[in-house]
Amino acid sequence: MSQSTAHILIVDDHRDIRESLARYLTKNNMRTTVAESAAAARKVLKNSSIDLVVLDIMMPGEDGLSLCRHLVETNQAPVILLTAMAEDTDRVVGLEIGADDYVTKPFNPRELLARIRAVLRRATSVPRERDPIETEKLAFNGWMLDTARRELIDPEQVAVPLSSGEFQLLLAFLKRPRVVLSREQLLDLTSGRSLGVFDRSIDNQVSRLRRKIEIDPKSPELIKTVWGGGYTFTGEVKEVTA
Amino acid sequence: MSQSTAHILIVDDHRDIRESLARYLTKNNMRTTVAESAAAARKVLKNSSIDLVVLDIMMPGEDGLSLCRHLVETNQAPVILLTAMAEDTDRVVGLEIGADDYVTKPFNPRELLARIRAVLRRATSVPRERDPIETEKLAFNGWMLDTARRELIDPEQVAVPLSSGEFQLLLAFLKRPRVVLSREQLLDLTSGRSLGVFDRSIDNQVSRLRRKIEIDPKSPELIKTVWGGGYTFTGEVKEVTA
DNA sequence: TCGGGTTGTGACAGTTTGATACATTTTTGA
DNA sequence: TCAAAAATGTATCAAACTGTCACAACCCGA
Repeated sequence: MSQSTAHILIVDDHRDIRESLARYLTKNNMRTTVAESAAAARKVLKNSSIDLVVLDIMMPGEDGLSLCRHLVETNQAPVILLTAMAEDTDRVVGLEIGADDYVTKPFNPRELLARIRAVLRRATSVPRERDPIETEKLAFNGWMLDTARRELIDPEQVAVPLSSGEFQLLLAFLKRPRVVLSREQLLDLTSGRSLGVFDRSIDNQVSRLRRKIEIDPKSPELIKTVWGGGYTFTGEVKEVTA
Repeated sequence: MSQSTAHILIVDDHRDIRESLARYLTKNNMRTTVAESAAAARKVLKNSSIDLVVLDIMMPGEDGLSLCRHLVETNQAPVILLTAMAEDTDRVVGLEIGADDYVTKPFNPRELLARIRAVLRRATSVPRERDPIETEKLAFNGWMLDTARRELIDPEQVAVPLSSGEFQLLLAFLKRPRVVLSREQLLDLTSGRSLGVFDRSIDNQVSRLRRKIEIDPKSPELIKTVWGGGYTFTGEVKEVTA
């Protein structure tokens, strides 16, 4: 069961709630990331793979409902709403917007955990529908990655075999070009794990990938190293819809 | 949205609840069937296609929980529990058993409706099957699988014999193309078993199926391996209705 | 009961991956 | 400026995972 490593994003503007909940979930064998605002949450969602979002509906700045709507529409991750309001109509709104569940504050952590597990079970028992916005093909510098076929075509139109790990890594880069991605983020995006203390696995995968896509792996043009920061994909990525 | 014609089964031993709820749901554009006991519910489930079950947890005779467990295990229909108990632990039990949601009595019909819609949205936005009823033929990359005849036709219009295991496996793939399916899921979808510790049966079936449908089984184009994850069908699947 | 086909198990070879080690590069600080 | 420290590149290796063969167990119809 991959629930044991599910990655939960907690979005709440109250520090104590964020942290105590994160602790509780971590103790129960889940990975957690916290965000104190909808804006911060969006950043996290972009750069890591989140399995479920626990979202406070009442927050300063961008409303939780708006973020919730966005998540549901793009089908990025299931959402459980936290709400202080106990009135029927208010509770209903969240569900009508499409949240997968809600819990009213103050909540019993055990109940929230049960609901998280219930939602995850539904989401993983049968694969989710593919994100309809997800692109099919990504072109860069003469190369083309066919995400549906999991195939890489070189500038001479020859298919280059990629291992699963290399494919995942390249995909993570192509979806976020010109952005510095830390090893932590890359590991999360490629395999959903979190970084170990002396973890060099990403360095290795980058090295292997460079060998396949760089003209001269010794002086890489596409995947640049950011010293102390991670890696950046500097190629020019275009989505090919046809 | 097929919600407008969703078929709801209401199981409750209180006549007034059954009927008033049925009236309310019917008014809101749903089909309803009622049952006054778990036994009656099983009969209904056997003889009609139910999209969702609203189930009173406390009933004389067979316990609602037992029926709920059965529904969840056989994946027949999502379940919303009705419960008179408001205590945390009791509420949690239902979810832990696998119900999709619960509502405590006395309930607000509008809230129940919202929850029904939410569960249905999930159940339909994550299609267990592309088209549960109608799909007759599935075409992919020149091939055609006739699901009614359980027959596979190759690009030269020659029938290729498939064993039932191979058929089930191919069908599972064709219904969920471009999604990574774990061995666990595939085993569940093909034979309903759960994965053993050193279970290589899916690998074998995949190997056998590849031998029949891949041009070069050594470098498969249709069924790709996802290392550490399972398999993905990468062909382009179309439903053929004619 | 027999016989053919199908399916799961175990075995073994081939891949893929992460850990380790060491060389190399970059940064830091004396 | 230069050496030490920190970070990265990558070869090598072992562990984990996968492909597939052989064979036995099972199923089902004759």
